[in-house]
Amino acid sequence: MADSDTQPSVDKPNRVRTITDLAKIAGVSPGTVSRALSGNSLVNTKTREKIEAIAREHGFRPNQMASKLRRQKTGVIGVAIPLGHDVRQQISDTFFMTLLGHLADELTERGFDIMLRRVIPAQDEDWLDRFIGSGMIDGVIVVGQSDQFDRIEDVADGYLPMVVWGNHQEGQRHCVVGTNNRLGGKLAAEKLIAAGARRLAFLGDTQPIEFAARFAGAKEVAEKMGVSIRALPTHLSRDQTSEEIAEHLSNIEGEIDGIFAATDTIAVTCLKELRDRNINVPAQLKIVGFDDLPISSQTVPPLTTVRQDIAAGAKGLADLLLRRLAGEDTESLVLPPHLIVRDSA
Amino acid sequence: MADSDTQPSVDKPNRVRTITDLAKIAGVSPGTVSRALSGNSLVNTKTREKIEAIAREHGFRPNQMASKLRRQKTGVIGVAIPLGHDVRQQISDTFFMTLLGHLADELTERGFDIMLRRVIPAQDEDWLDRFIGSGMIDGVIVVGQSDQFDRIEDVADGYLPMVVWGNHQEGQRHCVVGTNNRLGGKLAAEKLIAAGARRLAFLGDTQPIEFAARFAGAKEVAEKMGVSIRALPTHLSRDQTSEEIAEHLSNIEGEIDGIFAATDTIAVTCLKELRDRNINVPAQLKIVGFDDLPISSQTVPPLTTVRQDIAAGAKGLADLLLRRLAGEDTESLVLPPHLIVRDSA
DNA sequence: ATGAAAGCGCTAACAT
DNA sequence: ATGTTAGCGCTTTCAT
Repeated sequence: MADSDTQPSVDKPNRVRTITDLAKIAGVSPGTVSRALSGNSLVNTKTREKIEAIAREHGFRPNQMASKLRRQKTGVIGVAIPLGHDVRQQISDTFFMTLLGHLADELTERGFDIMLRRVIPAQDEDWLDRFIGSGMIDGVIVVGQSDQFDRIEDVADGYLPMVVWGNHQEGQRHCVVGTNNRLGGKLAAEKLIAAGARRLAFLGDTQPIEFAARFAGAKEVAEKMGVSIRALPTHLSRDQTSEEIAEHLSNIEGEIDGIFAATDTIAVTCLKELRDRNINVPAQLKIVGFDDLPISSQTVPPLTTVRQDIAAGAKGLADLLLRRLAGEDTESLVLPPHLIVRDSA
Repeated sequence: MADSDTQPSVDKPNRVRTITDLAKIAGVSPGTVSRALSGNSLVNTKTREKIEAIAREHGFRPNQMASKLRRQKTGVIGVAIPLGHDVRQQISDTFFMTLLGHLADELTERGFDIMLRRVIPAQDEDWLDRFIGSGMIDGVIVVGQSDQFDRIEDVADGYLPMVVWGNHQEGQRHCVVGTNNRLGGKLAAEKLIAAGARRLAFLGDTQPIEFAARFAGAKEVAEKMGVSIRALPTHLSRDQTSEEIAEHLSNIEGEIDGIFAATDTIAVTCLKELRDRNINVPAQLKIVGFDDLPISSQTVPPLTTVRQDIAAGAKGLADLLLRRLAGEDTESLVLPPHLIVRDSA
């Protein structure tokens, strides 16, 4: 008798999938539903409440894909982690993971979602263009320059909403957030020397520019102070590191009295190897790390290290990206490192 | 004279943004371009090459939003990390971050992107429905049940493509991947007892069901062997943990000779505190951890612990989710824990 | 305050 | 092998 479409409470209400379905039930137009649900414009309070009630009842959510397509905004920030040198390393590296965690906090707080993409540049030439051009993200944060400095530079000219975690080079074009690695390296070397070391070594890969800068800073101080310093290269995947460090230690037995480790992870492994050889830290050998990871205060002896403020870094990345999203061309942000003195030097 | 739209090589080629722009230039229809670019159907090789060339020349990428809207698939897996108990903890917790890293590897390899969402259930009642209903993801992996067991159960009935990392309960409805925590707890207690401990303590929060299960397993063994065991609760954020552990240690001085720590992170902190009090491990006090994080082999003494196979867990999560995406209703996957004997017990 | 209508850019029948 | 057409579900002028 009555119209069969307008019954509000059938046992199995036909699923409300679209804003149009809902509009039909509410007896209004799709436009009104859209407005009501986005809370945006001036919809009659009664109408809005009615629409909201129906939406709740049916568990309806507007399709984001359609919305984003129409509005040409995604509300998603891409986070790319390029694994340049060593495929196995960075994604499970504590430092990057911690940074990512903080980044997730910051961006979530600002209402953005995160699209995580692990990239292996060697296997995928134009990972960055593809990510940016995918139409799925409003902006991108690149975590770690790896060996992709040039590629990032290329993109930076034509694409504003990108911020990179990494090292700052004089005159670079992309916006970067990172610790002053060179200064950090200086701090480390100064501390080692002040503690009495005279024959230094830098333990770690010197290829990545962050690490290169740390080494350069240490070297500058060492040379100024008339102290020797050499590089003892390691790779980054954990399994190898132990052996490599062991080998280095055998080779330099007695020739070295101070080690500046490129990262705390390396320092911790080194500490373990030294212990196994009964070399006393800091009496026989002093050691300074970099990062100040949570473990570093728990080692034996507790590690003297150069602290990177990861939380501040994440906040900086998020802040700058949002400003760039708004059209501003921001400067890079270089954070000061802090020497944390514990017992290893 | 000639049509002014068809010039192939003007100096500043008007930006090719859509498949239709490209079609116009190539002198074909949008449909053909779509087919050519998706490499899918049988397009004339010449035509395809021409289209690909133009696309490359103009740096054109099809808009993903539009494509996904049309195809009703996103190629994105949502990864939700509920922070139930302690807002500051889990996202920077090494264990979860490592799992996330492996998950990123697995899903990327299978051609999916990851949408990361950090959720604080206390502040957002229906986080899970919202995530699923957002239309932005094809399926969801929930990393950690936290205190959201019931909410997850509710959703599981109506939503197939969901897999959860966590503990398996008899008769639960959602598909879970995780370590057999109870068995892990047994292993730990057995080891402590075999090493000579007779007065045990479980160090850690017993609220989260994973931890509760570990404790229950240990308790079962202890009772069977006529050995005492008590719980020493801690919270999860790192700053507090140290103090809490210190307090516990003061209180139980001499009353305890074996500690089963809920996680390696707790165990490492405990080891440090014990060292500060000159309590010898394992002579005076034995300790067993849980997880087998990378640090655990580097502590002094190296930590005896119950290993969770994180990589296998990540693979399991990805595998099961893909099968569910294909419509299959999969069983849960319970992974066996492994006792790793080092020097702390 | 609401409705009508025109797309956002792409894909997949259905034709040819 | 390619063109034509009709949407995917939403938002936003432009009317009223």
